[in-house]
Amino acid sequence: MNPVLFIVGATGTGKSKLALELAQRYRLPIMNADSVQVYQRVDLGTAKPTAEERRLAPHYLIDEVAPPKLFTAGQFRARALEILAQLIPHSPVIIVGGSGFYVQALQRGMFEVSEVDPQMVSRLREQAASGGLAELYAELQSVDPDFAARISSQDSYRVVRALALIRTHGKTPTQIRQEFAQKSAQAFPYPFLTLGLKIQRELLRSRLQARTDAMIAGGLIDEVRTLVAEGWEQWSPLLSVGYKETQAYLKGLLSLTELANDITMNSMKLAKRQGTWFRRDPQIEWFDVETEWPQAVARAGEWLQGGVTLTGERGAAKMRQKE
RNA sequence: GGCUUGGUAGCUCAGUCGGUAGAGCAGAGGACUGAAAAUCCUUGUGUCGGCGGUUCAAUUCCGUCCCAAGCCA
Repeated sequence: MNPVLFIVGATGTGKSKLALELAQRYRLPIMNADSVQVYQRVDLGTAKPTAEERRLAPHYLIDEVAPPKLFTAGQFRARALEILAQLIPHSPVIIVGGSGFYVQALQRGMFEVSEVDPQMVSRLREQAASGGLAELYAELQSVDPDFAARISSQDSYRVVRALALIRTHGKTPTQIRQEFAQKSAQAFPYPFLTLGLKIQRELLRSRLQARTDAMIAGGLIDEVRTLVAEGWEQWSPLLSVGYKETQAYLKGLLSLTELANDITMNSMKLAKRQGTWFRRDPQIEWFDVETEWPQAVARAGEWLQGGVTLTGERGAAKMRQKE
C-alpha cells in the first residue's frame, strides 16, 4: 500500500516548501492539515500556497469552505479519509500542516459523537461570556467530576463543549472517552511517517517579521476590509492570527507599526503552542531546517519511494501494526 | 533661566502614612478529542534615576544633581 508522509511543525518553519519540493520530485499530491487554510478568501494572512505553487502539485483541503461556514476537526478527518481513499491506490500522499489537533484527529481518530445543536452552543457561550461561567462549571462538576477536574474552571471553551455534549447525547465527556478507547484500533488505515521541522527561535522571529511585512505589503488590510464589509467579522478565520489584529487596525485601535508588531508577536506565540503540541508526540522524527534540510529530504524520499520495505525497523514495525 | 509633573521588572504603571515592592502585557514552560491560528494553566529580586542628609532603618522624608514631558519667561 502506498505510504503517507506527514510534515508538521510550527508556522514559518518551511513545511510547505519541503512538501512542494518533494511533491515535485516524486509527482505527489499534497493535502493540507492547517485549520485556517481550509477556508476560502483568507489567503494573504494564512500563508496559503500561491496559485503558482498549487499548479506545481495537486493540493487538497485548501479553500474547502466559504464564509460563514465553519470547518471542524471532525469534518477534516472525514474529508481527509475520503480523499485519501481516492488517492492512495495511485500514489503516496504528503500531508502538511501545523494544526496539531487536526493531525491528531486524522492519525488517532475522533470520539464518535454526532453534531451538537449550534444554537444551544451559542446560548451556552453567551451565558459563559456574561458571567455565567462559574455556574456552568459547577453544573459540569456535578455531572462529570472527573472531566471537570481535568480542565480549568476558567476554560470557557471546554466547559461549554462538555455541557453541549451532555445535553445533546446524555453522555459525559468521560463516558465518551471510555467508549472510544475500547474501539480506536483502526484510526488511520495507511502506513505513515511524521517528520517535524524545527527552527531556532531567533531565526523564526526574523522570518516571521519578514513574512508579516510581506503580508501587509501584499494587501492583507484590503483582504480583511472586504470580508468585514460583507459582515464576516465574527467568522472564525477572521479571529485568527493576522486577521484579528488587522480588524483592530481597521477600527483604529492600532497603528500600522503596531499592527506588524502584533501579528509577528502573535505568530511567535502560535508557533510556541504548535511546538508544545508536537513535541509530546514521540513518533515524530525532527529535523532542524537550517542544518538538517538535506537529511529531511532524504528521509522523506526514502519513505515515499521505498514505502515500507526500505524504511527500516521503525517503519516495518509500524507496518506490521497496521496489517 | 523659573515653575509644575514624572523617573519603580524588557514595556505600561500601581504601591510603600519610613521596616528593601506587585499588577497587566511581553518572555519562559505546560495542557489539549468537532471554532484548536481556539481556549486555558504555571512562572515576577528589580542598584524603586545618581549622590548626600535625617533616622535603629530611606524606594518612601529633606537637600542637591541628572534625565523626560508640560507651562511661564
